[in-house]
Amino acid sequence: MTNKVRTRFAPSPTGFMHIGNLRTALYAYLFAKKHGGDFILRIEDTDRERQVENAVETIYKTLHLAGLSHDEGPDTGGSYGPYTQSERGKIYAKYAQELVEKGHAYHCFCTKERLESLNDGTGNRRYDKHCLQLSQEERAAKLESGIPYVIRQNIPEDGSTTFTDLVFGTISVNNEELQDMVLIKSDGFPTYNFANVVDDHLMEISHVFRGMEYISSTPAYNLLYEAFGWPVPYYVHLPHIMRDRQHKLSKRDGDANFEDFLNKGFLPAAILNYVALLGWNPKNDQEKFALHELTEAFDISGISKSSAIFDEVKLRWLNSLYIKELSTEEFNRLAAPYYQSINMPVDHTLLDSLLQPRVSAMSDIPEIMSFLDNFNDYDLSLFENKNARSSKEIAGHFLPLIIDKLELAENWTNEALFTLFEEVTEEALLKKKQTLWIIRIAVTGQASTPGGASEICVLIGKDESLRRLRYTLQRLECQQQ
RNA sequence: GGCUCAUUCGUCUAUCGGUUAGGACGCAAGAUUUUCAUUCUUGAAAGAGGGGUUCGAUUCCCCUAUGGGCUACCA
Repeated sequence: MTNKVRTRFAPSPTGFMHIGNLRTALYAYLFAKKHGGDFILRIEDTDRERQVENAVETIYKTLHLAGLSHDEGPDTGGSYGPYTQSERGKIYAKYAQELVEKGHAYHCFCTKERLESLNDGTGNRRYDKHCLQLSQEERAAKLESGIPYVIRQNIPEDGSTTFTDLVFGTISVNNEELQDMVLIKSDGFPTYNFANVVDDHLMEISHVFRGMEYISSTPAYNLLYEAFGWPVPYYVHLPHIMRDRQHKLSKRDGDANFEDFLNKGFLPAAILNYVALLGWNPKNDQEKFALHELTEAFDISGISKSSAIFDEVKLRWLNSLYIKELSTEEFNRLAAPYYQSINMPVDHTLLDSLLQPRVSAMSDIPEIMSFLDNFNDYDLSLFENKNARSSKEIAGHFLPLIIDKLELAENWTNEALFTLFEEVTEEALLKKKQTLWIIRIAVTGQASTPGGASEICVLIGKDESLRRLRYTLQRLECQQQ
């Protein structure tokens, strides 16, 4: 036994990667790396009915994208394998047998019907240790006749069990509250409850990071460790990530999986950064953390006890910070798929430079750029803007002037256009604030745009700019009559 | 129902008995600005309720309320 820090991420391959699981993996990873330890991936696939095709690949992919590389695992190997529980059947059988021999577990032949009849009416269904009373002969006979059975943990009826959690502190429960839980199912596979304890011990896991839903069964695990005479690992139970005060983030809402957020145009590093801060604080005001900085700063004492509500608005803020840091090549690569929804031919390099400082999630791009393809029916009341001191009337007077000048413009660059706008503004005895607002609305029909008036004109080109200005003028005149 | 965990601005959180209860996102107002956006400044915004302990409680204890989790041959 070494004193080395070893943590593990032990997901069951049941589909996509839940954001809460990702955070659990993150913390386990950070803690291991911070202390020069190992981070292990173990696949908990003992529930054959819940297996999902390709789920293991999704786990690999997610971990890879998130940058949480594991030191040992089914794909990378290691000296504590196999790392997939379905391949460890013999190991569990052996240890279950050991427990039976020591009297800490026993065979149970009870039928589903009998188990259900144990319901006491209040929702409780406590196993009554019925099969523990079986004599040696009775048990042998049943085993012989091939009656299906499970192996149950034999939990003492008296006393209490106490464990210490590094986040929640000392937790103690009376043993009478505990059930004789199933260790080996009738299909021969171990339950999570059992496999987990055996594997964590055999793989020499020093710190167990997991969701706090396991707090209530942890005393039973401790009893298992005791029965084997094994040292108990440190427990680090994590509060949940919630959608709102009373609901956990759920798959149904399409916002619970890492992949969902990727699809919404969030960057892996931003998601990881955000999620790290949900339930953990670095004891200072830093909010933006690269993975290596998280590793440096991570400490269990910063983990909070209460669950946190996921706030996509704040994620967007963080994400925009990460987007700004992207190289132009990288930004273009990520934005390109969204450009496909744009029909008007525009220069993508220019688009990149306009969008990168403004976008907070890549998937916003189609919406932000919608004025390119949808222009005709915009609301003319946009010209009525108090802040810009603009009105439809002023627009109606100004537009003809700017159209005349622009028709003669030869140099269609941002700089040239801007000086031209300034000149016309002066001639018209107006303020730039007013005219730039008017021009921008007249060519986009959108209150907020990815760029100022001159930049948008450059983007859509001279012909289209003039077409739109004339069209807007026409609409304004129509309305006035 | 039983057991168990939690509870500071709308949200994430700081505070480890004495603070004008701090920061961030968001929001509002104002300023700057080559226009949108950015940036800057300012503002509104919190200790679930009730008892104790204490010279003094957001902080410690108890009760209540609210919420979460567990109560499976799921993890």
